[in-house]
Order: sequence, then structure tokens, then C-alpha cells
Amino acid sequence: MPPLSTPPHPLAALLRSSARRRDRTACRKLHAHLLKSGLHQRRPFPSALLDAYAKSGFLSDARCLFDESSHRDAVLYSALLSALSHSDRPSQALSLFRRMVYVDAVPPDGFIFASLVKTCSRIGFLRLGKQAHAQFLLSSFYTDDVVRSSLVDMYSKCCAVDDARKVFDTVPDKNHVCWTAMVSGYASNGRKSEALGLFWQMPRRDLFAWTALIAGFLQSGDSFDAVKLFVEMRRNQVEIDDSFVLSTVVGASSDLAALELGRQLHGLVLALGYKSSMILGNALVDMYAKCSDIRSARAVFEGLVMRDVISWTTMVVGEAQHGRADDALDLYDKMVLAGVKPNEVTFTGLIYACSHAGLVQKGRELFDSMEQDHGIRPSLQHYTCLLDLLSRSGHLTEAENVINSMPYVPDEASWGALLSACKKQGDTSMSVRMADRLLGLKPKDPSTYILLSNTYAAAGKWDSVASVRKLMAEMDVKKEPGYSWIDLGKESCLFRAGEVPYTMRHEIIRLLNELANEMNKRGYVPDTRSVMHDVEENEKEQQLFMHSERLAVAFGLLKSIPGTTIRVIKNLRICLDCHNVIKLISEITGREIVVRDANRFHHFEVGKCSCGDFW
DNA sequence: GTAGGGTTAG
Repeated sequence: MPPLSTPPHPLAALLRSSARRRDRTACRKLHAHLLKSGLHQRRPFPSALLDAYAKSGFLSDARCLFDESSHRDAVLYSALLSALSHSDRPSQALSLFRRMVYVDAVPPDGFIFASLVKTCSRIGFLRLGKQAHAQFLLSSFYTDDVVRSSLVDMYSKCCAVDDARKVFDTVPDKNHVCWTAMVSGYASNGRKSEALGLFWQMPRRDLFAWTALIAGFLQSGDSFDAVKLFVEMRRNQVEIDDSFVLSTVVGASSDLAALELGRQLHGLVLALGYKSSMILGNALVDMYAKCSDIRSARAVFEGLVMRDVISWTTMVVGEAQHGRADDALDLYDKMVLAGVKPNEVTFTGLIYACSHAGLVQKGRELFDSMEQDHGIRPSLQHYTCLLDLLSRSGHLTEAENVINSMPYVPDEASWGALLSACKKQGDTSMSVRMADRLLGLKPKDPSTYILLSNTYAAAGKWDSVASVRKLMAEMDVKKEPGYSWIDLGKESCLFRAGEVPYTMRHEIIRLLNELANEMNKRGYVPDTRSVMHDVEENEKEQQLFMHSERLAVAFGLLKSIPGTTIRVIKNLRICLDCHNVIKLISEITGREIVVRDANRFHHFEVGKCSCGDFW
């Protein structure tokens, strides 16, 4: 006969179900009842109550219970440590752990080791994770497989995949959690073939395993294969009974700027009944914004039942990248009115919006308000946004004062922001000064080298141009080749500069020539400043004529349904001349054209661009 | 009574 286990107290069962529903009111009622009946200090209620508050998202209530408790044993510590390790400030678990060991002299058990390792995984603290591993092996719990699974996860998250594999191999009877942790580890660290190999060796592949694999591919930058795997998962008829995998694959379509795919996924989300999921809603808002369909993004946002700081921030950033600064600022006011606290990401989006619309004073105010009104210390990235804001609108001296007095060491991005603005405004001596500082940092980004080389060339400093080239060779920096991509749902096409697909060659060239005639009538003169190669003027014009974004727009005009918006994605920034040309094309053809470049979105309509030529 | 794997914003 197996030993009879004590049935759970009916109130404990009620607490657990309230926690699952995240029902804080129910927790409070039960808490009151326990207090009145004097049961609150009897086992299992101290830890069950704490756990219920924590799991329904009220960590401060859980913390209060812990602090007021007179008897803090391993179970109570374990409940709070677990809650903190899952919170948005997992490092708090470390100070609690120290208090447990040094103040209350409670020795860690298997539960506590698991939470400690989880904390190290969340904050990426490999050194401490290794110490915890060593202590665990010395303890009497060294055979605990739950802790081993958390160690597999911890090593993977700290990029030590081979160490994760060593732990994985020591587990005799691996369960799903352990397999999934290892598959996720390989996938998210870019070890694709090992991830797939292990995945297909799994005894059974459930939704968790598929999600881990797909999310891992996405994390390591392989959105295309992430989507392919999702299709394979559907073919394998895996039931989707939670929304994790959907938000992951919606994220992949944002990355790919694949609007048609995103629309289909939106349909699937509705069909599977996840209309009211906030996380999925947030992912969809971001997807539509990144796929250049800002109106649909806004429609999904307006339809959200619940909005958290991520929902608002996603929408603010979306409006900002589409050059709709007024809408971004208006959203911010509504967000504050709705009682949602902005965070550091919200301010990045807001200052970016001001910067791209030339709203200097408003941007300065927001930057100051960040710390004054919201207690958020500006990061280096915020300072870089401020530098961009000031320098773009011609406040170069003020910007130079900021970069020299800010409480951070400026990096490649900060000097780069300042330099590109100086150069655009033709301040040669300041440009050279900035360029010299930037060159000293041995930059990594190919576009920085192009910027440096152009700056020195414009100033006639040919010896500096030569040293830029030399450093590029030393650092093995190669300019990324430009390409543009258009997705019409039924067919999509990728264009590189100067290359036209054979089957469409005549039609595309003929259309571009017809458009050029019309443009010439309207006074268009090619702006060859964007052509870097040292060639004759008419050769430069010929190169511009075949820029990838133009080829993609021409393809879109020929192939898309008349009257629909043409959406083009470019991997680098759009060139000055193409910007002029596409404005004219939008006027001549009466079509709306949206280009997503490396930096932002350009909406071309009736001869104008949403960026106001200020990008 | 307490633990381990997979989702959203710059």
C-alpha cells in the first residue's frame, strides 16, 4: 500500500486557484478569512498566501507578508525567492539569498538551489551560477533533476552551451523540461544543426519544444527558418493551446517585414480565439508598424482590451518611426492620463519622434522630465537621442557641449549621430574634429567608415581618407551591399543595384524611362552626391537610375493591384536622389509608396514624404 | 506548503 498523503486543506486549494486566475481580490478575501479564524500562521498558510499574492502579480503584498512573518523557514524563503527570480528585478533574489544564509542561517535545499540558478540565468551571471553549481554538487541534493534542468538553462542563457550540454548528459532520465532547455540553448545560441538534431531525437515533441526551437531561431537572428519551422509545426498538427508560439512567429514576421504573412497570422490569432491576449496584441501592433502598415497598427492598438506600458510604447515608437511625431506625443499624453507609467524605452521613442520632426524644445523638455518627473536616469542611448535631436536641427555647439559633459563615455553611435549632422550642415572643421575622435574608437559598423571616408573626402584630407581605408582593411570591414525587397503576397522580389530580373527587364527599364521623362518636365535634376564611386558624371547618373529601391518601386507599379499602397523594404538608408525620385513618382502615378529603410519609414504621397525631407 | 523549459516595445 502506498502511503496515504494528507489531502490539501480546502482553503489552500482555493488560494491556489485564485493565484492561477491572478485574482487579487479573492486572495485578499481568503487572507482576511484566515486572519479572522487564526489559521494564518498555521502550515501551509504562510507560504501558500505568499505564493498566491506573488503569482497573482502582487509582489509587494508577498514581500509584506514575508517581512511581517516571525518564522522564516526554508519554505517561506523558497516561495519568495521563486517569486523574485521571476520578477522584473531578479537581482533582488540575490540579496534575499544572502539574508537567508547569513542572517537566518537557513541552509539551501533543492527548491532554493533551483531559484538561485534561475536568478543567475535571468541576469546572465555566469560566475555566480558556477558557484551555485559547485555548492549544489557538494550538497545532499546533488541528484536533484529539477536543479540540473535549471543549470542547463542557466549555462545556455549565459552563452556557455557546451557546459549546458555537459550537465544535460549527466541527467539519467531526461524529462521534457530538460530536453526543451537544451534545444532552446542550442537554438538561441545559433547552433542550428545541433538544435534540430536534438529536437528530432526527443521522445515526443510538444508545443513547448516547438516554441523553444522557433523562439531560439528568432533570437539568434534566423527569422526565416523560424517561420519555416512554424509551418512545419502546423503540418505536424500540433495543437496550439497557448499563445506563446503565436507571439514568437508574429515577431518573426515583423523582423522580415512580411506584411502578408503577418496578416495571415493575425487571422490565425483570431480564429484560435486569442483576440484579447495583450501580449499577442502588442506583438501584432509592432508587426503592422514594422511592416509599414501604421494604420492597421493603430487599429489593433485601439482595439486592445488591456494596455500595458509595452502596448503604449510600441505604438509611440511605431508612430515615431513613421514620422508622425504629433501622434506619438498625443499618445504619450493619453498614456499618462490612463495612469500608465512610461519607462526608459518610452522616452527613447518620444525623443526620437521629436528629433525626426525638428521639435527641439519639446525634445529637450521630455529629456529633462524623464529624471525630474519619472525618476528615470537617462542612459547613454538617451543622450545619443538628445545629441541627434540637437545636432539635426542645427544646434551644433550645444550638442558638442553635451557630448563633452555627459556622464558617459561617448560610443560609436554618439559620435556618429553628431558627425552625420555636422556633415549634412556643411560644418567642415567641426566634422573633421568629430571624425578624428570617432576614428580613434576603431569603429565596427561599415556605415561609420563610409561616413568617415566621405567626411575626409569633402574636407580634401586625402591622407585621412587613406587611413580610413587602411583601418577598414585591418578590421576586415566590408560595406554591406544594398538591396530592396518588395512583397506582393502572391510574389515577392529582391533587387540589388544594377541588376534587373531577366523576365521583367524591358518592362522595368521602359517604365523608369517614361517616369524619367515626366520627372524631367517637372524640373528634376539628378543629385549625384550619393554616388561614392570615383566615376564620370553620366556614369553616376546611370548608377542612380538602377538603384535597388527604384527597381523595386517600378516592379510594384507594374505588378500590384492598381490603387494599392506600394511597400518597399531597403536594408540600408535610402539615398538622397532616390528620395527625390520616389516623391515625384508618387505625384506622377498618384500612388502611395512606403519605403522602410535602415532608419525609419518614408510615406510618399502626392509628391511629398512624411519625413519632411528631414531624416 | 515552496522549484526547472517556450511569448511583446528601443
